[in-house]
Amino acid sequence: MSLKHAVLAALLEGEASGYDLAKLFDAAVANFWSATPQQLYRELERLAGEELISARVVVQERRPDKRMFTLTEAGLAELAAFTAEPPRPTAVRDDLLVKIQAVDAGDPAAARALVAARAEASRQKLARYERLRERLLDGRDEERYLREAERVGPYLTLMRGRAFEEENLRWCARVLAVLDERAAAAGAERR
Amino acid sequence: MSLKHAVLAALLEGEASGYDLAKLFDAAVANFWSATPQQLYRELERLAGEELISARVVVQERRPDKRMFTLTEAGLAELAAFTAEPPRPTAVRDDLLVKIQAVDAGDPAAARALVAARAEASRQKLARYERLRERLLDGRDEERYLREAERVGPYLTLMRGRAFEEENLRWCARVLAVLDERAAAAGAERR
DNA sequence: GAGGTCATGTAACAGGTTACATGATTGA
DNA sequence: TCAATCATGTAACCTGTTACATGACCTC
Repeated sequence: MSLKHAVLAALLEGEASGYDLAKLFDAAVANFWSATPQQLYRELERLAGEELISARVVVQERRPDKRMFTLTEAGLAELAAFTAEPPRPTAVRDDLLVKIQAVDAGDPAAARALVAARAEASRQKLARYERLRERLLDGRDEERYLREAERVGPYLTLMRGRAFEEENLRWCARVLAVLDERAAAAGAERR
Repeated sequence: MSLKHAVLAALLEGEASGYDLAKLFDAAVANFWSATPQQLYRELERLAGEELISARVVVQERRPDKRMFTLTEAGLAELAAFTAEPPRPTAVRDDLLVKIQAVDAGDPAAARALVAARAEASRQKLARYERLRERLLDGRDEERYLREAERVGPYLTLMRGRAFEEENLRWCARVLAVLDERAAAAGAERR
């Protein structure tokens, strides 16, 4: 029900094509909402039908034509109303945690490798977030930015994403340590 | 695709009814996998069909009959294999963050209240996690537990859940501070 | 006597995922 | 010349959500 609003919120950044949104959802929006390109194209159709966004076709010569979408007045109003409604509960789905939950009945060595890979992925996400942050701050320090900037929403959600990945990293390190110690203990016992 | 494995992993705790699982998913599993009771009943049907779990009917006198489910050998093997497969990317869907992303175009005062409510919800979740942790540790200290316990999976995922809620709490506090300062600044300007 | 717990389920619908298709352009 | 990027879409399928139904028991 609220991919709808995630898309409207993304369009606050300005006019965008479906393709643009797909990239944005992959990069910046992903820490709080995930969607595939197919979902976005379908949702854009719907939103245009409801006249919450308007579409205009940009004819291009060396690329396929594209449709650029903009928030309408009605879309902006819908989004504003949405910010005041009680949120539905957060849904998390983390496959790796299911694996860790079952690690004792499974393959701890293999799981160890998956956790190490996750840590590396988190490191790269953090680096991306850091670049995004620099771009948002644009030379200002954080305090000044938060006082003066026109929009703080994207910065605040970015902070949440960053904290999430930092926490991920710490957790991965801890899990690796625990698994290693248990593997060593099990090895010693067999001798 | 892996509600399936979340259910199998939950059954590592021992025999359970659909109703038991619904409670478990609401309490302990919720930090990394969410599912409604209806999903669970449907999934249990399927898993029993695949013979990854076995069902036995317990006739009760003063309550409706219930079906208790247990992992089969095949189910355990499926779960073990699953722990070694690469995880699919984490999907997060947090309605509140969508609202905060759009807060500048919306209603900051109303959003502020939603953030405060989220903070309170996090505090309660943390208290529940803490009780769960005490029950798992059962008097032992953490280090000893992690070295000696038969299963560490549930503890490790609980740690992740706890860290998530602590981070949530810190983030909420920060957002409240930022929104308040901006509200004060906007008020001063109007005078 | 009202509301919560135990215990399961059906049906209808909304939302999300996967596979496939197109086809030119640009950079390594 | 190979892969990636730009740009969109259809179709089929799987997953998840919501509303409703049943009915006895227990606690306030």
